Amino acid sequence: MFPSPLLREFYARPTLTVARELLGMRLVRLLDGVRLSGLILETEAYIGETDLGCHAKAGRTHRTAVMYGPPGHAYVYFTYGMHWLLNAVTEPAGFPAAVLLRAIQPLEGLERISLHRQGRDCLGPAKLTQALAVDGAFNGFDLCDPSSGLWIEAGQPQPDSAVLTGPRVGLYTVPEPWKSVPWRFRTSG
DNA sequence: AGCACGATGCTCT
DNA sequence: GAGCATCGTGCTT
Repeated sequence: MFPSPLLREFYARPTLTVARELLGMRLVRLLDGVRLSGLILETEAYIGETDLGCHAKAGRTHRTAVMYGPPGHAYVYFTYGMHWLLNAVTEPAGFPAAVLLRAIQPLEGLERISLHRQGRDCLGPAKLTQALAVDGAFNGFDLCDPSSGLWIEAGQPQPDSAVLTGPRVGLYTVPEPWKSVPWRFRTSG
């Protein structure tokens, strides 16, 4: 089996579409030649400089530069002094947007994942990166190039009946309407 | 089941 | 110096 990452055209679309369609896809991390993977269960969309919940609200900075680049790349950032969060850059180059990957159901490399997580779940954006050993070294990596060691493949497409939407999580001081727009997607099963 | 809290360090003003 | 796109523990209902 050769890796077959989703194509760049998949990511080069409106961020809400990508966030919705990433549900049920398979996130793969090649670690020491071993596949660790999980089904994507939850995502959030962050869309442009006008979205005051998006890091790009500050414009183009060292931190946000990757979001301004071509779609299909990883935007990985550090937060709360200890956690790495993984995003997939979306929309055509020049427009800063990304989809935050918030939860997976482990599928391959279960023993290794369980070791990384000390037997706990992978339902949370920082839990997911810890499970797959993804950190800042992956920032800017191309998810469409399997030699990066990190990519997303086709998985189990989710029907609309299995998809829930709601407000994004953790944006305590973000003003409305950005705080409450229903840009969080998750599978109900 | 649901809060409250502390850990811990980078980013931008 | 303030503010984080969080997590795990520990305590209360």
